Amino acid sequence: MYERKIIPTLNCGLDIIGEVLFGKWKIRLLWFINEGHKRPSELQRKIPDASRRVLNIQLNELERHELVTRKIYPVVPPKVEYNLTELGKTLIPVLAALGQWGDANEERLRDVILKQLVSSDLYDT
Amino acid sequence: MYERKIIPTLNCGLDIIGEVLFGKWKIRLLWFINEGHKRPSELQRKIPDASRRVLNIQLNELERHELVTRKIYPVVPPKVEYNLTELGKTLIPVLAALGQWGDANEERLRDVILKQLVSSDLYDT
DNA sequence: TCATATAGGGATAAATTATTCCCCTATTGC
DNA sequence: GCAATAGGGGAATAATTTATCCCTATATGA
Repeated sequence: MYERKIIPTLNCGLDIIGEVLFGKWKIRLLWFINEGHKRPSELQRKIPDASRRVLNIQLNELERHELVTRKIYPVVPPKVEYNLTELGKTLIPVLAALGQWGDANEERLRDVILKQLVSSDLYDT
Repeated sequence: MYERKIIPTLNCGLDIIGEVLFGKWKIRLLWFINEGHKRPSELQRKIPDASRRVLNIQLNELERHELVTRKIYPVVPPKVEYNLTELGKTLIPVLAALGQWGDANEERLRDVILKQLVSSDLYDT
């Protein structure tokens, strides 16, 4: 496992939440698990842009941060289920607020975000 | 400027907010600007762990995303002031909710976060 | 004259994150 | 036997983000 060289400062709540929620897919993982998509394969289907590998890694981190639990069923083929912990559940309203803000400003922001991404050459068509 | 090779999907509000709030210091920048620390040098003093360079870069991004405005006073030595836009202001309650969640769970999370950061070798002392 | 404050950008190195590819387990169905 | 399924991890590499270092400009004060 990769070992960090720069230790983050964790002075305030905002620092903490940064550590816990950063990672490209974590918010979505929590969200979908909360919606009932608990198995890794389901989550992969819900988030097809992410590779299987990263989802695993980020799920592991969420587990270490005690936001989700991982239950392994001793069956073949294997079955695994992720669930939100009590702590994880308390995060859902906050994520909902984030999502609502994003939804409310979706069109406007999609434009400015893409404008800075796409190279200007590709504009005139 | 660095040009992205992988274009993110922006399907839902959570994707959008991910793009807008990612960046190690962005949440804190917005927060401190809202608190009235508007000049770059003030912000640098409030966030000493970040290099001057990244703060500039992330402030530029916040400006492009229309969350802050940048006002330049034609004086010497130069004076610049950042302010939240109307859109930026609507984000503050959401950030407050994030911060509160982080504050409420600070001790517990600081432990699990650091536990996974510090290499196990350094543990037994 | 020289250091300081103020704002910012370029180039490059380092750190971090994410992607790709490949391998392993064991059972069921063909 | 072979493919598919379901979950997972190692290694190497690509992509992205941060950090470092250095340079510009001007007025002020020592």
